[in-house]
Amino acid sequence: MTTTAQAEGLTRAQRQKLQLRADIIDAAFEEFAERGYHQTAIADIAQRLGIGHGTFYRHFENKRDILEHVLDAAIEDLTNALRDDFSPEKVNSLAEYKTQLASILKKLYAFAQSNPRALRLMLLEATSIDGEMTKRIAAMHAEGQRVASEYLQHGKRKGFFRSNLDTKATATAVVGMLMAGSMQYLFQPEDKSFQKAFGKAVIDLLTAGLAAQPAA
Amino acid sequence: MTTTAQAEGLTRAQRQKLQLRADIIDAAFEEFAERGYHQTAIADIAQRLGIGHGTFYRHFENKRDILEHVLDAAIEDLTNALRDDFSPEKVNSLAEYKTQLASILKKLYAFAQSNPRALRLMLLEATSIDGEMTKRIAAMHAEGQRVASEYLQHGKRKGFFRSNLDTKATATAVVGMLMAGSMQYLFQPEDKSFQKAFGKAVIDLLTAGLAAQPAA
Amino acid sequence: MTTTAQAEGLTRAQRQKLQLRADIIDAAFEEFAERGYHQTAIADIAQRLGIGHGTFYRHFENKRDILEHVLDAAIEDLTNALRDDFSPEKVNSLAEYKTQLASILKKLYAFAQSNPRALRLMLLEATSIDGEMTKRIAAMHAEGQRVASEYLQHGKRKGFFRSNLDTKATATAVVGMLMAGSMQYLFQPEDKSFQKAFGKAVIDLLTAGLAAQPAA
Amino acid sequence: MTTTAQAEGLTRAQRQKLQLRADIIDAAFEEFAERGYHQTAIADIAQRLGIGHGTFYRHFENKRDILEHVLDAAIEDLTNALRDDFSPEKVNSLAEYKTQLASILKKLYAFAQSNPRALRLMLLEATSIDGEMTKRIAAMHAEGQRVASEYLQHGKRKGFFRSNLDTKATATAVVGMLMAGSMQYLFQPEDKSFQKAFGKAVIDLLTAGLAAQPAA
DNA sequence: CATGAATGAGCATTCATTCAT
DNA sequence: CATGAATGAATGCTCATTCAT
Repeated sequence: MTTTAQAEGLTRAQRQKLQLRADIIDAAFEEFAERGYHQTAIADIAQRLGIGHGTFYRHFENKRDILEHVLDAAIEDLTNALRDDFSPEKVNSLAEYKTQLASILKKLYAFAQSNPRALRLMLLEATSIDGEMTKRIAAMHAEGQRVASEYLQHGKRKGFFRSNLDTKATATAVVGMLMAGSMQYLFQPEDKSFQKAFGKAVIDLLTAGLAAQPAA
Repeated sequence: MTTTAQAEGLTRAQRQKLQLRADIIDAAFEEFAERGYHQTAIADIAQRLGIGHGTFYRHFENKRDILEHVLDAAIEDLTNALRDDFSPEKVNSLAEYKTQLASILKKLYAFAQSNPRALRLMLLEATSIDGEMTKRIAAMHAEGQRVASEYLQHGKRKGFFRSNLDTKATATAVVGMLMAGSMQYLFQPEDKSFQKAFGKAVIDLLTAGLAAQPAA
Repeated sequence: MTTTAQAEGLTRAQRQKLQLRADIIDAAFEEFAERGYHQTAIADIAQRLGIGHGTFYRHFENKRDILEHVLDAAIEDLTNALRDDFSPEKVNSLAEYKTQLASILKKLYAFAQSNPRALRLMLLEATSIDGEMTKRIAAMHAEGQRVASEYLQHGKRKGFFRSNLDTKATATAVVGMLMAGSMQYLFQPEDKSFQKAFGKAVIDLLTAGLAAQPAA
Repeated sequence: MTTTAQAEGLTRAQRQKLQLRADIIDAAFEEFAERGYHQTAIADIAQRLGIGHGTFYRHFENKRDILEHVLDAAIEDLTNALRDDFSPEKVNSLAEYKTQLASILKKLYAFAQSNPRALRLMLLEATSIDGEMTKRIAAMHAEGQRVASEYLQHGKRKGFFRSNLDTKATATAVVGMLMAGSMQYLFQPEDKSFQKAFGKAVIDLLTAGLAAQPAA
């Protein structure tokens, strides 16, 4: 998590406060991911940090509030991890798309490795808190689909993707593949060979499945 | 749900008992899907049936226990809904695969329409109960992947799928697509046009993406 | 308190339930009067009865709820204690009014002696819970004033009270006297001679203060 | 409130400190009267003044302590508002008593109008803090009764009040009337016509009720 | 000396589970 | 065998008070 406070013209006290806030988010993140939201008591979070549990409430409204912040942080981390690569317009051929896709998969894989808890939170935990939270997850999916569809639209426009491609629906399918791969990582984090194979399989499936028909 | 008791050589009392048991599962299923597992009290389930909540404990060990049974029932329903179509060995060409895939998608869609709660339970709710439950979900995914990979292996053997196909990894991707579509259905159940488009997109993506290279 | 359950065509369980409910009201009443509402924890009430504190919540919504019931019971008790004597229309002369007043004072005194806690609750405790509760107390005062004013109106009509009597305003003053006497009882319950003197003083003050001018 | 510090030969710092102390009392007074003692947090008081809530503890021992001071100030204000008129020995006839009484009622009314919060604190709020505080309220009542009884004793001695007057008991009744009127003001501050009528009713009741028997 | 961050005792409330009827 | 009354562990949250800065 990149919740470390950016010290900028702040008093020491302010910096400490921000740091503690960030620490609480981190601790909550760990607890939520490890034990699950409902199984985690505020006291658990506080204890992990060695602070009084009243202190928690100086920084966050309530238990639900911090989940929001934890999830925000997780989503932000994921976004940051992938952002650099989101440049559909730079892709000019199927081969370039393949490279781009490989890069994204690599970044996602790196993120999963360094941040499996964020994945767990987003894929498994956050879906069952309440309607509002489920909507956030839906929005996250939607955002992923939006990005994916931009690639697809671009490729279609450029002509290296099928002209009959339904970009929106296909984007959903693409995001689903990535979700499935991420889940698989969570379920079997040790199976490196699968992880490698999965990346390749996705690339193959997409390049073949999206490609414009050979001139034939 | 197909939890109706199969009455066979049972006393009336035994049949009644089985029926009540099935009713409890149904009621729990409704409540869990509507309000979520953690938000549902045993008393809610009992009240929905008009029975005393002590009665619940004559049929199920505890709250966790019934979730298990509810999920089992849901998975069984899903399996039943799709089972007829699982016959990879009957597929002999890409065209037949396409037909088969369309049929599966149709069945899955019908299931989603008639049983969105089961979907919700499996995709959103059950992932955040505890480790054991998460394993069950993982196993469910695994089973889906196994079935999918059988199709892929068969097609590869028969030669109408790519020879370089990684059947296991690709199966994961395929199941991911279906998951994504199902989730999308939960998030936007009214968007019929998307649902139709999604089915088509998956079929197109897979037939193109899996097909053996044209002789060319 | 007269909260004992009236057993009538009830199952034993129902009677027990009503009895426990009444017991909880009594216990809460004792605690509230002794320690004050805010200083009383639900656990105190439960402990006094030797029941689990969860049991409390099977009978009352929340802490506020029982205060309501406790106060209702107290007001009902007071009303019952005084009701017999409320018959303004039977009073036909100043002498009869004097007798009637003496009777009311005696009943009030008896109530204070047998039920000082109810007095404490109404006069001291309930005024500082919240606006809604204060309104109830105001309504109680209003009711007392209404009754008092009926006597005054009747006496005025009959001609044994001053014709220039402002019945409403005077009723407020009369109720104030009784309040003051009741409070004094709470503050100095042992001072019997004062209590006696107070009754006499009120009677003297009112008979002289309300009487129609002697023909003179 | 007249809690403004009397600056006399004090350093600026000392004066400031006294001023802050007085401000805290005022703020606490407002909060206690508006929200009630138990519903008021120290932080509320501090926030109202724009000071840190730690600062509060440099001026007062604890929450209970300031209530004491707030109440003292309120009682002092009430005393000041009425003091000028407390001169029983100057009253030499029933007519003069009537005038005097009218004056006191007017002053009390003015106090109620300018300081309803003080009334609320004394009549409604302070009675339910704890035994010690209730004693203070009792003492306040006693003081009012003492003053009232002085008038009564004086009038009795002078001969314009009944010779059989129980001055102590009657004083309690008199104070009760004033309490009732004050409460009524709190409950219905807008009903000016009642307020006027109430004053008149009290005067009529007392002059008639206390007067020595006409020469008859 | 003012501040406000930290603290933890304290309390209301919920609910899974037990068991006497 | 169904029932629902009783239970108390568990937990979110508040706020008076302390004390390092």
